[in-house]
Amino acid sequence: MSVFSKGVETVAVIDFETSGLGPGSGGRATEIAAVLVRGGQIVDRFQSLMHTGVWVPPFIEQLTGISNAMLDDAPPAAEVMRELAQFTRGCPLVAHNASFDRGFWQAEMAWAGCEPDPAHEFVCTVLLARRLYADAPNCKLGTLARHFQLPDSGRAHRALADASTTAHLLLRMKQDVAERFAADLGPLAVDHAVLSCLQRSSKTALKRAVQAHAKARLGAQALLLSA
DNA sequence: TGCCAGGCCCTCTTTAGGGCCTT
Repeated sequence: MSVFSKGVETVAVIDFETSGLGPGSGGRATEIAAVLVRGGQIVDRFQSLMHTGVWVPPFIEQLTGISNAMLDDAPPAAEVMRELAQFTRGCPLVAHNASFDRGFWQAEMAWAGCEPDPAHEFVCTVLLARRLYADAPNCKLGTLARHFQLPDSGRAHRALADASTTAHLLLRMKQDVAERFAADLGPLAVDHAVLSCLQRSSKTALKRAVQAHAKARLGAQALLLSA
């Protein structure tokens, strides 16, 4: 069986709640969630508050509903990140505004002493949404959820709810990409590599990017089958 | 609360400015 016919690609959609806008400015993670997506559906979930000792400003407490008191009883951040690394091992990652989550991911993993996983390549649903949905009012997660009437995943700005909403958005995007580029992709699945290709291409180069990707994938598949 | 940071994209321009998105 070739790698292209397995159809078992699992991606991990993650979301951090934090005390600030970046680890470089003193921000630390307060909660993390990851949902595993495979075969067009969510197949597993991980969520945990995490104790770092950071103080959460009132605005963030109000925004997320995560209080300093809640974090006092949370498990140590390093312990949570090690569990998360195991939970997501071998999976490409997806996040809404991935540069934000990637910064905290790398910082918290490093503080936990976890080795980087080469499979953890990020795809950003904001970049994809800007490519695919020019008619959307904006590309905020909540706006896109309402725009596409995605399933209600619970309180916004909690990690599991936002990760679940992002996962539903990802599934919607895969469906739309498959329909929009059916002639170029043919029987190839819309996998993480396709989305990575799309998010790096300019709006006007979308079709060329998909065609180039499909051509490369078909060439690699032919090589494998002939080996 | 509002826009503190950082990364990315778009536009206009070719180096820089402005906007979006995340907590």
